[in-house]
Amino acid sequence: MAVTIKDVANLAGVSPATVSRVINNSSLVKEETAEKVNEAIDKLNYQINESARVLRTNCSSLIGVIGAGMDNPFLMKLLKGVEASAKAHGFNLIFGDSEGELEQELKYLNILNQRRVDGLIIITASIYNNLLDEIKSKGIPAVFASGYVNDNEIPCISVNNTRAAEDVIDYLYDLGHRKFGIIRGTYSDLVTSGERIKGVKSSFQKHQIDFNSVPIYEGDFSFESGSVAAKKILSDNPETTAIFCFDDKMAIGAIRGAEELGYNIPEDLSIVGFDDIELSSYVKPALTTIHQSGYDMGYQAMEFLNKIIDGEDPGKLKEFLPHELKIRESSGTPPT
Amino acid sequence: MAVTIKDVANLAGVSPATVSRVINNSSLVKEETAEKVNEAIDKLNYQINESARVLRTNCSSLIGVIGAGMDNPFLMKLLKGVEASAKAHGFNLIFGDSEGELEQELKYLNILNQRRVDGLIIITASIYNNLLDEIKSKGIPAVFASGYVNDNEIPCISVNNTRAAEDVIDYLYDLGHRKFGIIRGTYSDLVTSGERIKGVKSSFQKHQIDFNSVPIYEGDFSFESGSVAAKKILSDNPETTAIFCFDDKMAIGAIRGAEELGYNIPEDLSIVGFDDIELSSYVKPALTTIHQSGYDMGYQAMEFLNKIIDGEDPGKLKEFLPHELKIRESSGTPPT
DNA sequence: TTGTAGGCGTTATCAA
DNA sequence: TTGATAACGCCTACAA
Repeated sequence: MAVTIKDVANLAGVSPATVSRVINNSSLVKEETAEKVNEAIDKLNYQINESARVLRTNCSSLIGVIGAGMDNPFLMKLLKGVEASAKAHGFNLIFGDSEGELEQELKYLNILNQRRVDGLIIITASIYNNLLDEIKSKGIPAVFASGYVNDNEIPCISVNNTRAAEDVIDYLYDLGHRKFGIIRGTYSDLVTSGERIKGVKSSFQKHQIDFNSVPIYEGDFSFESGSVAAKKILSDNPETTAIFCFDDKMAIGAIRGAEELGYNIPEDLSIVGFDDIELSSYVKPALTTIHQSGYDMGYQAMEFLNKIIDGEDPGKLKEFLPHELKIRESSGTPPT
Repeated sequence: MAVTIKDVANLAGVSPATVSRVINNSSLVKEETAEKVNEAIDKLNYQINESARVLRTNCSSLIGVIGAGMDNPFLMKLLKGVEASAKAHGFNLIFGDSEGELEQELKYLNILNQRRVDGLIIITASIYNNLLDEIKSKGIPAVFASGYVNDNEIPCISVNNTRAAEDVIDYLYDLGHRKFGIIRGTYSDLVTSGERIKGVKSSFQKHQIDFNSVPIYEGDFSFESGSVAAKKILSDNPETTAIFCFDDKMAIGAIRGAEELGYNIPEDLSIVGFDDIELSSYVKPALTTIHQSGYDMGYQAMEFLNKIIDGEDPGKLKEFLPHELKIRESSGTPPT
C-alpha cells in the first residue's frame, strides 16, 4: 500500500539496509549513495512507518501526559511548557485528561503503557498512591509537575506551596487582618491544597490564631465555586476580613460573590488568590495573588524527564521553582 | 523483555492466535478457553504492544490534533470536546501546537502521518492552502473545527462567523451607535477574522455606514493587544462610541485600556466581544459577547471525523453551530 | 562501505 | 473452535 523502505531501495538501486542507514544519519554511508537514496525518498514521497520502527527499537519518542482538568489556564501554560521542551528533544505528546479521577488515570496509564511511551508527565492535583504504585511497577520514567509527591523515588517539580501559603497569611496578618476565611481545592486534592493548608496552619500558629476557628470551605477551582464559597463564609462569619483562595479563578468568583453581598473590595474585605493567571491583572479590582510560572514548570519537568530517559543524572528529585506574592488591588488593610 | 502474546499462550496452553482472538473479543472462541487465557493475561500482567498491532492492522486508533495557540480558553474547551468524543470511540489524541505557523503545521502533519493517525482535527485560525493540499495528498481524513474552510472536499464545523458579526453590529446600530471601532485578529487569520469582517461590512452596508471610515486594528487575541488597540482607536478617533473585538480576551483588555483613558463602560463606550468564555460573566462590567460552545464544536467535529473514518455518510460537509448574542453590562446606548 | 537475513509482537489466512 | 504460518516495515548483527 504505502511506499516502504524497499521501494526506495529498489529505485535507488541499493539495499533496504542502506536506506535505513540514510534515514538514521548513519555516518558509514558514502555521500554519493546517500544522495541517490534521498532522491528516491523525495521522488516516492516516502514516509517512514513509525510503528514498525517503534516495534523494532522499542522506543516511541512519545511522552504521555496525564492531566486533571486541563481547561485551567495555569495547567494549560504548563502543558505548553512541556510541549516546548518535548519538541526540542524530538518527542511528541499523547494526552489524556483524567478530570482528577483515579480510575481514568489508571486507564490512561495502561493505554500509554501499551503505546510504549518513553516517559510520563503527570499534572494532577490529587496524587493517589495507587497511581504511584502502578507507575513504579510498570517502570516508566515519570515526572510530576505542579504537585509535590511524597515519595522518594518519584521526581516532581513544583512551587513550595506550603511556604507560599504561609507568605499569604503572613502578609495579611501584617496588614492587620485577624479574621480569615479559606477556600481550598477539593478534599480529594490532598497534595496541592494539602500543602497549602499546612502553610496556612504554620502561619496561624506563628501568630497564635486558632486554626480550628477558621472557616475552610471547599471549591472546585471554578469561578462559580469561589463565588458560592465566599458567600457562605461571609454569611456564616460576618466578621471575616480576609479570604485566601487556593486558585485565581475561585478568587475572582469570590470577589463577585462578596460584591453581590454588598462588600467593597478591598475596603471591606481582602481577597487573595493563587497562580497569577494572565487574567488576574485584568480583572477589577486586580487580584493580589501568588505568582508561579506554569510554563517554566512544564518546561523544566520535561527537561528533567528527558534526562532520566537519556540515563543522565537529573540532579535532585524534588525541585521548587520560585514563587512571588504579587500585591495588587484586591487586598488592603482591614476595616476599622 | 516485556511479556508477549506468546508467553500468555504458553501459560494458558493455547496458541498465540487464540490469545489474539480473546484479546479482540472474537466470538468464535470457547468460553472455557477464553477464561483460561484471561487468567493467564492477569497472572502475567500482559499488556498488548500497540505498535505491533498498528503495524499489522494499519490502524492506530490515534487522532492527530493540530492547534494554534491552545492556551486560549475557547480552544481549550474545544479540545476537551474533541477528547470526550474521541474517548467514546476508543481513540487517543496526539497533539501539537503550531502557534499558527504554517511551517510548524506542515511539520506536525508529517509526524502525525508517520505515526499513521487515523484522522486529523485541525483547530487553526489561519488556514493555508498549502496545508489543505498536503492533507488531501496524504489522504488522511480531516475535519476543521472553528474555522470555515473554503474548499468543497474538506469538512468543517464552526459558527456562522459572518452572521454573528453582523448580529453584533446590527445590535449596536439599533442601540443608536454610529461610530464604530473594530479589533480584529491577526491579518494572517484570514478565516475566522476574515469571515467576521465580512459580517461587519454587510451590516455597515445595510445601514449605509462607510466601511472605509471605520478604524480596524489588529490584535493577537491577548488581553494586552486588546488594551493597546483600544487606546489607539480611542485616541485616533475620539468620537468612537462602540468597539467590537473579535475575541473576549481582547475585549476585556479593551475595557481596561479604555478605562485607563478615563472612559466609563458602558456609559461612554460600548464594548462587545466574541466567544463567551466562562470568564466573561465574571469580569466587571460583565461582557456583552457572542456565545459559541467550544465544547460542542470539538465534540461534533470528532463525531464527524469518526463517521468519515468508519466510512459512514457524515452528512453535509459544512456545519454551522448556533450562536447567540449575550447582552450583559459592557454595552448600552451611546452617550448623547 | 554495503548487503543478507532474522526478528520485534501482532493479526489474518488457511487448514485441521 | 483452534493452530500453524506468513506478513506488516523496520533495524541490526554479521558477513562480504
